[in-house]
Amino acid sequence: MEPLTEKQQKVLRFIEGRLRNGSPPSQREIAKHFGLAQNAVYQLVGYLRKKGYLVDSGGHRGLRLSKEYLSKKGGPAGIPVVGRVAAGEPILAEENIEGYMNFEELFGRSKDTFILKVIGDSMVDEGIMDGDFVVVKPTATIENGQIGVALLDDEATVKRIYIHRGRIALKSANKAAGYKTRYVKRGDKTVRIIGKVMGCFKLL
Amino acid sequence: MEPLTEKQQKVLRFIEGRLRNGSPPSQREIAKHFGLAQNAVYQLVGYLRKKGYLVDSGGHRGLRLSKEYLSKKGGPAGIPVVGRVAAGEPILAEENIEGYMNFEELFGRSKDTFILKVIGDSMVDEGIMDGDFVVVKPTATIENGQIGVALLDDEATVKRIYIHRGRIALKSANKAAGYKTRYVKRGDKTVRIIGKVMGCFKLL
DNA sequence: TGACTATATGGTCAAACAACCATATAATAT
DNA sequence: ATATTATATGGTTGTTTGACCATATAGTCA
Repeated sequence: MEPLTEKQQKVLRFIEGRLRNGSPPSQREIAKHFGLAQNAVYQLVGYLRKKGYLVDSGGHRGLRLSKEYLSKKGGPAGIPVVGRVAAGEPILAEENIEGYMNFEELFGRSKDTFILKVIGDSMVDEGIMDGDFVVVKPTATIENGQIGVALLDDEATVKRIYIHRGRIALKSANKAAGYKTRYVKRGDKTVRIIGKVMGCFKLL
Repeated sequence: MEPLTEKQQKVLRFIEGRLRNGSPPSQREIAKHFGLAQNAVYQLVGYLRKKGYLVDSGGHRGLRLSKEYLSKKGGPAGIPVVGRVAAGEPILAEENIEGYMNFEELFGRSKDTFILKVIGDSMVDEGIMDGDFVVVKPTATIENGQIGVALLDDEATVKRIYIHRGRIALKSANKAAGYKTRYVKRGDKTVRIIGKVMGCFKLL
């Protein structure tokens, strides 16, 4: 991405702040904040768009950060990821921070993403335990062997999903109970793949 | 808080969705979405304001969720948590949504919260596996037996932390390798408790 | 010298916008 | 019966807004 001038950075930072706090500012609001004419802002915003930092959604107050820029900086609400922690330094010193993580982007959040509480230990070998939460993204297709959520007899279950000889196979991962595989006919109305599991989290 | 009518709920949910996706909708956008006149929305929004769900920031596109409502539902960027999934209905139908989860609030995020990548299987029995990420909140104190991060010989380790007879004990949770407990003198300079682990997540 | 980038002002304009008015209907509560 | 609440339409108004035009200056690069 093309580098920004100091002025452009300032304006971008202002817009980011406002986006975090609710909604994007109008050009006139930006102008007022920096003591500029509305048009100066129009130009600056033009550069930010041209350089790929901002996206224009069209209408009034349509300023958004571009996906490129968001992924570059780890999203608007990124939490710092710490690599090696050196003894003397403060933990969040710049040297320790490897990057920023943003849950929304991490889990590939889209409008229809949802969270499901896991019941049972069928995926314990994958580190998904009873009481954990899985982040599910509804999809039409699923890759063979991916962990997904399937609706089986009206009950949502988290399973590894395989397509084997035209049949959908749901596989648990639990050594203790044995790796159970349940085959269900494709098109069978009692099974329906809902989506794939993007991630899992637990609260301690 | 005063309960909402069905219509009011629908409008509120629409506004919430838009707020999540960037910026609040205009009254006309809401009206168009529901096939109403702008004025009908003006009235509905008036009720939502009167009942304390929305706050009016003034100008154009000034709709915001009130603090009351936000704290009630768990934050602005909540992902819907789905309980039982009924067969026929769309997954995100109102009936299925039990609530909303917000990572930032879930993990008790503060300014100094950070993420640490877990190396090794020492906490595998707790469902924290190699490659997972833990969300760490720096704290001065830690409750006995809580999972925390300690700096041991300049290496950050995720362990259950016990205070036993004036000594800090770090305990792994891994049946296969046995539950190792390492005792370190309190005040020993080679150990330093950094904070407690608020949660753990993995990407699949 | 000339082209281009970046920053800046002042002015204009059409569209979008929230607010408000008058009016209507149906349900509920007093 | 009457008042209130909730929902709805159509129309008006004054403001906000993004876009655009003309113009200017200062710096960089060919």
